[in-house]
Amino acid sequence: MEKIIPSVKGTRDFYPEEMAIRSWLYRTLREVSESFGYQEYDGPFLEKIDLYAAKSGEELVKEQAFVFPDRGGDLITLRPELTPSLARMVAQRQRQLTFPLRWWSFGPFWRYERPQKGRTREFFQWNIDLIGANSPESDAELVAICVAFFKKTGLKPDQVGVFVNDRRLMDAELEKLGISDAEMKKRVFRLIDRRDKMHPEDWAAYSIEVGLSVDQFEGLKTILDNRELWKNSPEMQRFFESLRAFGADEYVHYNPQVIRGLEYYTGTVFEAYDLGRDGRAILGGGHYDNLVADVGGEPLPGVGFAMGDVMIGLVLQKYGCLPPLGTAPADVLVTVFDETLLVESQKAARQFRELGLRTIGYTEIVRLPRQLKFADRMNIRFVVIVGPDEASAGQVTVKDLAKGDQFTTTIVEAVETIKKLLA
RNA sequence: GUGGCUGUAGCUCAAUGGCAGAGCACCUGACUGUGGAUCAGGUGGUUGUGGGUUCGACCCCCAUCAGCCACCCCA
Repeated sequence: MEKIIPSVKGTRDFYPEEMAIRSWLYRTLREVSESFGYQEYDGPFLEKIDLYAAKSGEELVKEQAFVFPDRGGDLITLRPELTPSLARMVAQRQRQLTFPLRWWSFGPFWRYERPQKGRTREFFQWNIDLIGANSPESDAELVAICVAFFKKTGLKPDQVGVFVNDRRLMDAELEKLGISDAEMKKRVFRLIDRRDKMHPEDWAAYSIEVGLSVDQFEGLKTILDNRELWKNSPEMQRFFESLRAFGADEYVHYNPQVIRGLEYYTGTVFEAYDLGRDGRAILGGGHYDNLVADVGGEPLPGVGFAMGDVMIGLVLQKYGCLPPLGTAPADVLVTVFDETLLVESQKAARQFRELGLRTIGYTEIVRLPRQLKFADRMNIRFVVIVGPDEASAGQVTVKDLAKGDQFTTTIVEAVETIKKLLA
């Protein structure tokens, strides 16, 4: 056997089983997105590197993007995220579009990272944004969409949760501690982000490194341990009230430690987690003040989030929320009795198809047991046999592999019976 | 980018440095107009790749590639 050329590191082959899951996920995301009136869009998979130079984290482009020169010498990037493309698309038609804009997308992205559990180099991502909106209720809508997705897939509030915070609130609270310098705030946000990942002593040491006084450090801990902090924020109060109206509050929790790395978030920020012991982040998003800031154009606030297909796939599998696998490609298999009846079988298969049943006609002349075994393996429930007796009588024999019984009748009647049995 | 674990039949895995095996799957038959079950027989391997040590390497050493895991980062 020839040596098989291996696939590119961090990519996945989608065999029919996996493809069925991917399609199911796409369908589900579409249903959820469209139920809130969002429109599907997409950008190019290839972009010039300049698009990401200004925006995004520096690391995302420099360390994590697939970049290569095209034949003309331009540096081309396999898109590592969608937001910059979205910003351009919106900016280009800022005067023509009707705001607020509700857009969603599901497509492939690439990041040159070391593959591990829940992370590949080629992955799909659900992006959904509400652009040109600036209220806590808009923010709540996005969280509600996320919750609607959880509900639709059967994930329960004790399995997954959305944790919410507000950067404006945190800004105000840090001000109270005498932390007002912008650079300092950035470092403190980073410190907050690291809390759960470090030992308490190391984290305390890190706080000194960041430049916090002992009093400020104690104050910060008090803030981070206060699950009622949101009550200090009129926006958060409206947000949670709205969430109740959306019927999504069961899944949503306030958590002052949610900050998020991306710098462009300016208000509400949220992250969804698997609540299990080894739980990891499923999706993240938040409110931004100006989507098109770096592209020019009018200030345009909005809110959105992104969810990768790999992590959510693992979570859905873990909680048994994936659709059943091994679904049959056809309802009927029309077998070939022998060479002389091959054409009869093909004609029969065509009639089954025309009468609305998904039908495979066997195209090889092999022994009957083998064809039955094929049907069994493929999970095809009904096997049609056109033998000499049937052919001369203008009938077919239909065997129901699920029940084990069989009957002989005309094709029209057979189709009716099969449809009843499938219903 | 850093560290750890693992690579043996299509799959899941065995094999003190001394003949490379099992289960499942596959093929054939028992069963010439009927799948699953059972029984009998059979096919299947450059032990990831390249070096080294040794009389002898799946086993020990080095390198490399891949997968997994943890960091890092994030979705």
